[in-house]
Amino acid sequence: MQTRSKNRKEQIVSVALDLLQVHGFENFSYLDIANRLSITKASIHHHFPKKENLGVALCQSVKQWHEKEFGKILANRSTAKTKLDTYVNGILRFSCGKNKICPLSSLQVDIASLPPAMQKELRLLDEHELGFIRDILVMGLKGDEFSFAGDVNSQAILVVLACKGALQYSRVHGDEIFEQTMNQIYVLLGSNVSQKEA
Amino acid sequence: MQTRSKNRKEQIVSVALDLLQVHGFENFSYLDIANRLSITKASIHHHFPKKENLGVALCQSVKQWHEKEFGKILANRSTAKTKLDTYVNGILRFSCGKNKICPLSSLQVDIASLPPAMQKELRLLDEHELGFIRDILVMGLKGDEFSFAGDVNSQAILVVLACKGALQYSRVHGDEIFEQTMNQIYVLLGSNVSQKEA
DNA sequence: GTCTATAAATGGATAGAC
DNA sequence: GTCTATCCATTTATAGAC
Repeated sequence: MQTRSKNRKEQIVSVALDLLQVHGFENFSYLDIANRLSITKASIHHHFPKKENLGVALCQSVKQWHEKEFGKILANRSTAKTKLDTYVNGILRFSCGKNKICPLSSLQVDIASLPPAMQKELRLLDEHELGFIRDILVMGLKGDEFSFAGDVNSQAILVVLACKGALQYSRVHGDEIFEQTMNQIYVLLGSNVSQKEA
Repeated sequence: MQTRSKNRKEQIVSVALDLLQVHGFENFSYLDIANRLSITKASIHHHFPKKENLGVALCQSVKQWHEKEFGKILANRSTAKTKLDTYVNGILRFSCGKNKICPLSSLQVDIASLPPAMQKELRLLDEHELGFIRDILVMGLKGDEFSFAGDVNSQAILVVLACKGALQYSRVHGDEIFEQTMNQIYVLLGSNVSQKEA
């Protein structure tokens, strides 16, 4: 049964990422992954001897995705609003299958139980993401696309929190919450988005 | 060792609430509670036969706290901003011991693993809290304390998300994040808070 | 109400055959 | 790389004595 088992490792990480976003790191087991891939727990231990190893691989996977996507978005010749939109839709694409939240939010809530190596990775990932959003906001201010009071860094934090919180909330209360929150964020950024409606 | 064991039940809920906010519902055990109270697991099963029973009791505990505090805040003859401040400080008092997040946020991330009875309770609690914040915002708008674009409900969602997200985030990145985010929220509500600084 | 003892299931992890 | 088999610790939960 070695159908492309060269990328078994990636398959495992992919399934684990899904489980992370639905159940949280401490709430899925090697057996869950094994069942989905129709292999045994022992096979997973071959690729990732300890769960901590898998956890670090998960962080690195998110990191790679960030670097790729953020780079692409910043390199684009597009407006700041479009960049932010792409991020939001990226979050959606990445996070919003059925019942999924942002993987970093998921790790944050389990922070107290995570091995130090993962805690460190998480901190770096959060900061990287925050810097990315801040860059977009700065660009939007300079180009007169955005206008808001307060300092850029605080506003960037608020935007990130709102996106992730909306995702978390909408899993419990329905998807409308997400759309509604995103619209309100644009309103607060001084970017008139309501005109696009019929 | 029956030192006031009439309220043993409350002691158990109290300890469980603390563990919920630090580790999450699926990430603490009866043994954790037992150790903190210097009793055995079996004693806890006497009060709460299944963990689901304890979970529902946790929700009811939060509900009681909400009803008491929200009622007190709304009954106060105080400005909308003061009411919001009291809520924020209440969240802090309630949530912000070392490494604690909002109990409802904690339950939200575990939603996929929670028994239906708890899911239902959580939904009601969230809606109750959201309505409370919306009431304060409406009051602030009417009294010309607040001024912001977009509709009140969306703004209320955003305020709640930001508070809870900031709590979650500050556990990983330090308490300054919380203060910073709260300040920015007041800025966006059109309530000038920066004047209080020296 | 609390205890000891124990059941039954699950989760992380390892050894060794194929 | 994957499997079977097994180990050990933990967790939820129950039975029954005090």
